[in-house]
Amino acid sequence: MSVKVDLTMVKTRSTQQRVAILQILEGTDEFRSAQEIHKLLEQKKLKVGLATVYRTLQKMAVQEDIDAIRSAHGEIIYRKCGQKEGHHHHLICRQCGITITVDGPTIENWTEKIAKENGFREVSHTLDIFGICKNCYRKA
Amino acid sequence: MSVKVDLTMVKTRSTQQRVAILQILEGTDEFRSAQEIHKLLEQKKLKVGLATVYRTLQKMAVQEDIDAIRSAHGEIIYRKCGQKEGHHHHLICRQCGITITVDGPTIENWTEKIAKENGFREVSHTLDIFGICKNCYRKA
DNA sequence: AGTCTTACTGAGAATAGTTATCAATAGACT
DNA sequence: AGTCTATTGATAACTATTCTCAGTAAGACT
Repeated sequence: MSVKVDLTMVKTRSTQQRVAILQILEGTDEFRSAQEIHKLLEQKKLKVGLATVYRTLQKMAVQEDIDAIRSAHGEIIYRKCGQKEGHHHHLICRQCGITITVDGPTIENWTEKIAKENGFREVSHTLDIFGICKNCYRKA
Repeated sequence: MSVKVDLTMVKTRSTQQRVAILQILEGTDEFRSAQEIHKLLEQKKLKVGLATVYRTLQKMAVQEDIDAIRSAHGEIIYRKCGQKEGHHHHLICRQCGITITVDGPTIENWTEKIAKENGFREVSHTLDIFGICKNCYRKA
């Protein structure tokens, strides 16, 4: 129930594996799971250990190089966000997984305010909205 | 990657276990995981198998007796529908983990609006705010 | 109340996704 | 080139969940 966060400031080395994983992410707008990325690397004849893929993605997500969300099926899926400008959120269909990106200036302001009121600094937040999209609702 | 849904119309029996689980859910506004509910039942000296807790919650969710969402940590968490006016969020210190509960009517309305605009239904969301609390900031 | 049908239960095995371990490797700095 | 240490890979361990299957108990029907 608790979140472990490593606050140690460590230098990130640019390794072949890290570059390869980043290339995969930059080749698509879709969310990809660690397992998927591992398979895609295999197809490109690049041997990168599964654990390395997990570790690298996790680190990238912490350093905010990429977005990470939890799919309805329980996997963590990752995506390189093109639009780095402005923090944004996701509207995700529980059924088919289709994802819509939405800006949230309202939320930014609100979270900032709440945090300040409670004496918190260096604020960040995560917000995802889940629902059933039009298509899936029609099918059901 | 696909979701199996059993469409067979089966009669649901009212067992001691099912009643016990429902009571736990009715005793709170919070989302609870299967594991948590299992522990709470143990504390009440009610011996209900873990598998039964999982099965029952899953079934209740399908029959729409309760809400089910996936937490950021990967667990499926459940809540008895109806009392939406209990939903709130957490302000968490990255350093010491202290957690402050905050209401968010602003957020509720905003997420509802965004979802509707995009044709989504059965909306739920997750939001956590992270920062460094007063105490930890002073120490650093 | 007795009996029958079958949904439900519990304990543990099996599975999926992810994280931890640890010796070996390889960036990057002098 | 040599040193330091972040990173890697193979695999074990872990967590959350589902499956299996023999035994149990709702609930319907005498």
